[in-house]
Amino acid sequence: MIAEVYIDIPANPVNKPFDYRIPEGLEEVVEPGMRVTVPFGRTRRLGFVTKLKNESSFKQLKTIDSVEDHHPVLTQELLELGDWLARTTLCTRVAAFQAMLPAAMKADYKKLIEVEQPDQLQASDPELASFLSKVKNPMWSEVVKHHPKLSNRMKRAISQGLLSIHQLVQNQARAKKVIHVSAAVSREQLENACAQMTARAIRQKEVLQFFVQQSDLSSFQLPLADLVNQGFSRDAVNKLEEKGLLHDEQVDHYRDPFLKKVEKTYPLDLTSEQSEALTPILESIEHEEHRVFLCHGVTGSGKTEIYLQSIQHVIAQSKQAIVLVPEISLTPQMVLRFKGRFGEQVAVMHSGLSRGEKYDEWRKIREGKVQVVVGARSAIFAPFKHLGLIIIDEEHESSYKQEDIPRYHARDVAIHRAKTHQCPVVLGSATPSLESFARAGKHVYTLLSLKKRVNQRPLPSVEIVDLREEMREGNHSVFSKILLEKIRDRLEKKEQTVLFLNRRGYSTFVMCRSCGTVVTCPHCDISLTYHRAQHLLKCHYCGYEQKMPDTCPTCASDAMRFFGTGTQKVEAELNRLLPEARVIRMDVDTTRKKGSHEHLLRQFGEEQADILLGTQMIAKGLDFPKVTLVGVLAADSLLHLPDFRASEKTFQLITQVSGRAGRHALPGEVVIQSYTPDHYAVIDAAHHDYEAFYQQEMELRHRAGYPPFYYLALISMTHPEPAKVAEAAERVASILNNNLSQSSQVYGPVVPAISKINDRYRYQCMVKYKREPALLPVLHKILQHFQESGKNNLQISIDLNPVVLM
DNA sequence: AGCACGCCGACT
DNA sequence: GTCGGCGTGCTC
Repeated sequence: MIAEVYIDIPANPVNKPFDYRIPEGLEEVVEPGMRVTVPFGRTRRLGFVTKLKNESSFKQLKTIDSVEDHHPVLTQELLELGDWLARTTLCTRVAAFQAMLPAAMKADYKKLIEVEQPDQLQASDPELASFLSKVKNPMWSEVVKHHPKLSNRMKRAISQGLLSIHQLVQNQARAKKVIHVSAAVSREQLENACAQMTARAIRQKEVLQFFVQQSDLSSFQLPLADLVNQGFSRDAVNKLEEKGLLHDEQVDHYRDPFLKKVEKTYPLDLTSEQSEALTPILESIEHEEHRVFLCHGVTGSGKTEIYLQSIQHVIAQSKQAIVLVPEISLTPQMVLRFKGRFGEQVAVMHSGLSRGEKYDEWRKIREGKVQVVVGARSAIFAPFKHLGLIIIDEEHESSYKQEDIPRYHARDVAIHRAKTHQCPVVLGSATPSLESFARAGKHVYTLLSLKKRVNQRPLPSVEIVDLREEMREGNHSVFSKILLEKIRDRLEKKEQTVLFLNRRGYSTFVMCRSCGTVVTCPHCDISLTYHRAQHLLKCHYCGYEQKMPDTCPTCASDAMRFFGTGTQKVEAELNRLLPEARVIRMDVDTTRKKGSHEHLLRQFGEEQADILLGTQMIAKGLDFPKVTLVGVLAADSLLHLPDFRASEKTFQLITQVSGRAGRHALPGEVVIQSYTPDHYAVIDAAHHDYEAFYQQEMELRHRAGYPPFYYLALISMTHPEPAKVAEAAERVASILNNNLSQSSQVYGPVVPAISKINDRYRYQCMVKYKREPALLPVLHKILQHFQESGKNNLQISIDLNPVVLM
């Protein structure tokens, strides 16, 4: 038997199957979707078995060393999905596989140094010999790290046969085992044994008495570690096991990141709007029919309850459901809603979990221990075997697009998987992406509308403040008079305020006031960002940092000033203007520690603060009854980014943030501060008018030839020498022009807004197309052509349907 | 991705 | 003459 194996190297030259002989004894074991260790060149690598066959066109086959898995880690469906992913995002097969598996499944490669000829090594290189004899298991990387000069001497010793290298391929995925102790015999027998113990065996008696006291003795078991923690003697337990009175057992342990008790919730009564939306979803589940629903519901319209009841239906059919939620709204509250309804049947997947925790959640899914997974983007690859439903909440969120390889969009993967499983997809949003809403308009998706909030609360009243006018009147503060007044009012009424500051597009850079010099990164074409805590200037692209200069590097004046507004600055301003207000600041700095996110929100929920000031992360999901005022400090900070989706993002953001106010008994108010108060994105958001925004934005996209009217493909290349990239970019543009149909347009090559990152110069080409069968083959050829030959350091990357155009 | 082969320049 | 730089090509 022969296995086709993809070697665990995400690079083009090895992106093809390699044939290996399956050794006798493993013939019945190896299956497609398993990981194996194979000799590759002169190294050993992990590989993915994709196919079994009887013959190979290669004469001299090597043999599989070992099999890493008891069961395939990739189901047949996921293997095919990997193939599709590689094709449609132009990535390698293993890059696709790795994206579908928890990080713990990645192999750890180590090289162990073994001394073959100690005497001869002693003679030829005594220093090396004595060094190696001092270390227990000398690893190549460790030795080279601490003594770089030894590297060449070891290579020489290897070529002389004095040393050899053992390639270790370590599987990081290890299920944590825990020893559980239980009674091996009946209660009476334990009592008898206890009575017969010698007077000296006090510790053993203690343990026996503990077990005898347990009411449910026959099913009672607990971890050995817990026993020891309660003060029982480990030796005594061991003795009792030897005597056959107690029994121990290795139990798979799932690290549960959610140990807290969860209160069970039950299905709520639905409003008529909700039932109308739910019915077609249930029908689709019932009939095992693939459909895509776009659930357009205003904030607070009860979309989650629809999700929950749909899932309930899926579980009742013994099928499984995937729920995708953007990373930033995957908060404990959010997860609790699902755990509350479905309890133990829910697995959670997000970046806050440790490697091991993620692996455990993944195992629960694969082993059928859970029926629901709630997770961020990558949870779309959950290895369920009978998918009954996929839900994507906040469908418009750009975080569903992975920015690095494989550059997939979770929405596309969801629809592809749902087709294979013949099940529905529900896309939910208060502000659907134009792409999805347009598809609903064309009846490709089924539109479900929820126009009312469940508790009949009106949407908050929204006021737009013109910051230019404030400026003219001499108010240079970040707070307009009206907003400040309203905050004061809430302080008096003991109500709460949420202030939202979007930092993107407003990063704090440093500029010289007398000559206008902006301090930029020497490696990247971008201004450095000021970090107050360390008084440093840092580059957000390459990590370069330098001391904050005292004087201007160009004109030597001492008028270096910070520009831009950060949350820290706003907090300082709040403290100055409203010293009595208690403020909680939530941004990357204050939420870095695990659990601090949750902690700050709980503090705010318990009304230990009057004002919650934060960035993106507070735009979603917050639901506090006492919040009656929401302030958007700079609504147009996104509007001027060089991005055709800038208006859409602005509209979405204002709408989401406004939704945080007045969700309960007290009515809500929203103040939007803007320098462009007459922009339709700002006005339509203030009026809660999605349709108006949609119409206007669609017209613009149509005129400019952007999605959803055209698809985009972005080809970016980088090289240390500007002339080399320029040349390559020209070649790429002409290949595209010569091979694509007339209906497609090729733009560029152009230098992007950030022209250099990490000492590499950048160029881009863009393709706009409606239907272009030649696109994938041509792009494939371009990739092949420019990286096959290792083309002197040119890097080329392709992003189909890019979300970020920088 | 590694790793070796191979072909050039600067040293004992 | 040898050591060592990194361009090129292969790995079932």
